[in-house]
Amino acid sequence: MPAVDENHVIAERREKLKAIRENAKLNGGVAFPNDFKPEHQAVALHAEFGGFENEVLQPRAVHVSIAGRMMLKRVMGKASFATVQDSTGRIQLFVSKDNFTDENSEAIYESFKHWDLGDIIAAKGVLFKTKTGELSVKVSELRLLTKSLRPLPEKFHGLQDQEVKYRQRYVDLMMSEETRATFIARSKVVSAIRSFMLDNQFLEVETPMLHPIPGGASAKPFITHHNALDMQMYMRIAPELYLKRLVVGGFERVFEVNRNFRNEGLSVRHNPEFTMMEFYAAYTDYLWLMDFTERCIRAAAIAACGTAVLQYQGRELDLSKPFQRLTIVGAIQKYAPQYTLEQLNDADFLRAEILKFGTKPFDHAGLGALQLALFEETAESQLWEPTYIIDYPVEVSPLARASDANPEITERFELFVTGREIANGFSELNDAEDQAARFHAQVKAKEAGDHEAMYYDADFIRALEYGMPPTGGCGIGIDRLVMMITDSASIRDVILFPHMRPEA
RNA sequence: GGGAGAUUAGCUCAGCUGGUAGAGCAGCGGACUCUUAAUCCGUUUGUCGCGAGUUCGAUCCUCGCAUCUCCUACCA
Repeated sequence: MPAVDENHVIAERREKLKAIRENAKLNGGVAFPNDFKPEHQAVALHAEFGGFENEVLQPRAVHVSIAGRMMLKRVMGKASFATVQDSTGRIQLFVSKDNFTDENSEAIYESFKHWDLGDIIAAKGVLFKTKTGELSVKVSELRLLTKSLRPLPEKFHGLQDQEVKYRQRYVDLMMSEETRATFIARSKVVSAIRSFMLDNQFLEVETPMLHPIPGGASAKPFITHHNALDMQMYMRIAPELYLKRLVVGGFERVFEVNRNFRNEGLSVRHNPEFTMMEFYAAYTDYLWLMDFTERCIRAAAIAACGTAVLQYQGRELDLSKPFQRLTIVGAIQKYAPQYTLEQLNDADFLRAEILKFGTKPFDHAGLGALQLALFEETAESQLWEPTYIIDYPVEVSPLARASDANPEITERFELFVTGREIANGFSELNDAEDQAARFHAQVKAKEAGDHEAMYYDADFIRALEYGMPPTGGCGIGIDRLVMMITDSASIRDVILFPHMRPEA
């Protein structure tokens, strides 16, 4: 399908490409050559030679070959400067026909004058420094490798339209050093986490993305259909139940970094597909997990930023200090001290109070669930410094092990940073009969109208019946972690191709 | 789902109380051998998001629609 947004600038460039094709035909060449192999990159050259004075540099005759996108061009009659950008950064070319080795120097220079910003070009030459001290390449060979048909955004202001930045991320990446830095940081975060897990004897695994029964979380799934089996399938909402099957199988430490899909709303904190790192370690519990998760996140921040003391949206965020730990009730008392302990243990009071915030709790919600709801309304958004919230009620934690001391609460935590949930972990429920009973309760809740309640997963129960060692497991939301580490306000800024409505 | 705002040249943006639209960049032509968003001279480019309505006349006022952004809700 031809592009519908043709304009006179593109038309001009198509004419130039046509001439390039014809010229290539005459000379036995091709319009889109692929025989140039750059041997150097911009930033490495600056690092290695940027410190030399020209009097030292030029006599050394450092020959280099580079390639990249032409971002700026300044023609001054018989000599020109051009700025080329490769994957590492930018370097300036000094182009004069006097320096060309090819005998057609006049023709090459004339064609160069008509090349456009955005074209991919290649150059060979020697390094020198200009009068103003900028490291540059005195070009002896110059080639056009790829003609660009579409004009770049305005060279000074760059791409400003947020919609285009998301839809045409390739243009955003060309134009914005900041966007490139964000996704480089994301890559560093993911590889740091992977290294951290491998260093701690975890095995990286891949479990199904297509589930016959959605499980492992409370969320609405995407539904799809398998033609050959003529069956409904679900895009996974969490890998949890499969990872625990692996622990049953004897892989005592496993982790998976991959996508989850949830058929829910979009916001600056939610994308329909998002990345989780979920891990399980046999013979550990939620206390061990909190310590481990904390170290993992700190390592990721240091890998990406060089420090664990960050700035987020203009406010300091210190990941170097030990993360705080508060119970749900303790967090309410700290951040909403207007409530008395008596009120916080009064289900009727809580129910009325939560209604004031415009949220209607389920009729079957118990004291713990009501306390949690009030926590979410009053305290959650204030948890700027990393804080583990613990003592989640059993009724909202159908996969977590109950506390040995108090059967109403679980050995579970959620980690909040900058007012957002970043991680969720718990000592796993490994009592198959208890798990079966909890699934039955979920099925009942579903029948009672709770659409996000879980399904009964008979194979998972069968797996637990073989015996799963006592285990701790946790999931870390990678996108939100990267938001935090890269000082990004929206989840869309840390996802290369965020979900968008189709173009009109 | 609810609310607020945005949409003007390829890009970045102006456009007064309603009288059919401008600048800079990019493009095209020219000058220029150390520029840095190069500079200087000349010059091309518009379904003013889409569709109705009010009006002699709508980029501007009204209504509807589309997309995006932010807030809010469900949620991680």
